[in-house]
Parts: sequence; structure tokens; C-alpha cells
Amino acid sequence: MKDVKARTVFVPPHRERGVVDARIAEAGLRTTAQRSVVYGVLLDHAKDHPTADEIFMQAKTEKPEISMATVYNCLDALVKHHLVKQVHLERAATRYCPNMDEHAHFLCETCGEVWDFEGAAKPRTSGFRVPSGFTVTQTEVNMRGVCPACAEQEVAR
Amino acid sequence: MKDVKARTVFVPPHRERGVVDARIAEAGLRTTAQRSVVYGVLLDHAKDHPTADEIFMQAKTEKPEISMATVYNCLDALVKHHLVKQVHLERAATRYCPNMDEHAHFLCETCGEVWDFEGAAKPRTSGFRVPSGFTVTQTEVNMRGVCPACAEQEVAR
DNA sequence: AATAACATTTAGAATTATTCTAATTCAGAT
DNA sequence: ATCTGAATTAGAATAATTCTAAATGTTATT
Repeated sequence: MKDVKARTVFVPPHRERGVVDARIAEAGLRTTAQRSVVYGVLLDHAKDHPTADEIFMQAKTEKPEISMATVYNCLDALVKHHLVKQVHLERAATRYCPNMDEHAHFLCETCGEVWDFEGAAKPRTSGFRVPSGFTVTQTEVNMRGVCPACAEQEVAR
Repeated sequence: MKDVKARTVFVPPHRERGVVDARIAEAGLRTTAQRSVVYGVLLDHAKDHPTADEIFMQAKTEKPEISMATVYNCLDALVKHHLVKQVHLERAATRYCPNMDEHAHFLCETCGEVWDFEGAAKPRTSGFRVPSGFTVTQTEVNMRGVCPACAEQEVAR
């Protein structure tokens, strides 16, 4: 007989029944089980900026049949429909971010973690002179440096 | 990448005897023939934001024995010593840029070309709220959109 | 100029991230 | 319930980058 663990399962608001699918549909995408899982995982890890591979591993716990190719397909679809942003901070794997508010990304060069810096910032041109004739549709601000935790360890040594 | 045919040889100022090596040495690096070639190629193509592979192909015309691994080693050294910037605009290959002035990068989503936008811009934080405890050492601003040439073609259709 | 010490270069193999392919399954419209 | 095109799948293929171990080159020291 199946062992049904009856812990109390806390469902975060962004994962409540139908919410994820509704957002996917609103964006003009077909809702599929895989897309829900991928987007759901990303919403659960909004602060983590996971890579495709990390999303894949997490998604498998919810839907073991999902394939890597599907994760890439889903991510591409979500990016095209403006539900998710790609973040290219390093030479390494692309990261994904479901926070669509204007914000900057900060990469700690010591530990490799990524943070969002919310901003009163000027999105479009971010203060740069855009030559006439160019249309800017998207601006991305990436910073690097040292995070508080790593700075502290540095002092301790 | 631009095709460089060896017609009458014009030596641009940044490639004059010793200039490239001097810059490499000033940056605190050993001068080697390979580093000179790699950095020289990059300076010749300052506007092109070439990939490692494009640099390799061009470098081979000047130094046929050079290997891809060396191109990567040289680029890493140049980046570490602040002679060159890595640019991560897309999921595709990293691009390299020898322009160390504060500037933004613009990627045309239609033709894939990359431009530098010089800026009166505020480097460090670019207008974002940096939480206390974080040290920002570098800020990168990437924009995407449509360049004038592609916009014109669009209208023509 | 010769030597020692160590950094750099090399070719090629290995690894990692991503894309492609062709067959199967599924979502949404009829 | 059926149809049609879109999405998913496993696995192969490709592309970018890193690793490895041997050979070579650079700089400092004699």
C-alpha cells in the first residue's frame, strides 16, 4: 500500500492552483504541464537565478518525465513572451529570472551568487547617449563585486 | 569579422612597434609574441567585439602556430589585467572589447551586430540602489533593439 | 652569456552548454 | 470525438570552453 505522507503542504501564493497556468495563458502561450512546472520552479526560486540545468533537476522532482530539451523549449517560450528574463553574467551557463521589474543583477565574484538590486533606475537608456536611429527595447545592468558575507570572511582572514 | 588583405601595409598607431607590448607590460603582464598578436588583433577590431574564435582566425594570419587554448589564455590574462572587457550579450559565444572607457553595449536583435554607446553615464551603480555591505567593482550596461540600418529595411518591406 | 625557476604555449582530449532531429503525444478549436 | 498544428521526448550533434601534460620561452640571477 502506498505510504501517503500527510505533512501539511504549504503552497506559496504564486503556486496556487491555476495561478501559474493563468499567467502562462495571459502571456499568449498554450498551457502545458511542462511549462507550468518550469515556470513554477522559476517562481519558487525567484531569488536564485537558476541555470537551465538547475531548473531541470528541480522540475524532475515534480515531473520525472520532463526532458532537458523541453526545459530549454519552455524557457525560450517564457522569455519570448516576457515572463522570464535571461541573464548573461559570465562565460558560464545562462541564468533565468522571473522578476520582470526593472532591476540590476549583481554577481559576487567570490562566491558566485547573484542578487537583484531593485532600482529607481532609468530603464531605457540608463544614462547613455543613444545615437539617433537606434531603438532600444531592453536594457540590462550587470554589476560585479563582493557581497557582504564574502567581504566579512575576507576581513577575518 | 573584417577580412584583412595584405595590400599596402598601413600600420595603425595602436600597432606601431612596441606600443602593444608596452601596454601589456604596463598592465603587469609578461610580454609574449602571442599576447601581442591577440591584443593587437583586438585593438584593430575595437568596434567589432569579436569572439574568441574570430580572434583566433585573425591571429593565425599573423602567427600561424598560435593555438585556440592560447587565445583563451591570452584573453583571460588581458581581462584580468584590465586591458580588455568580456561582453556577455547572448547565450552565444563571449565577445571581447578593448575599449575600457565607460560605455554601454547595444546588440541589434535583427542583424546581431554590436555597437558601443559612449556615455556621460554614472559607472558604479548606474542609478540602482546598492544595498549596504555590497562592493561594486564593475558595471556593465547592455541594451538590445534595432539598429538604424535594420529599421530602414523594416520600413522598406 | 649561461642557468635556474617558473610562466606560457601547444595539440588534442575532455567537458559543458545548448541545439537539432524525427517520432510521439497533447492542447485547443471544430 | 476528431483534427491539426504545436509541444514534448530521447538521444545525437554541435559549439564553446576548459583541461592536461609535455615542450618552450621569459625573466631574474649568476
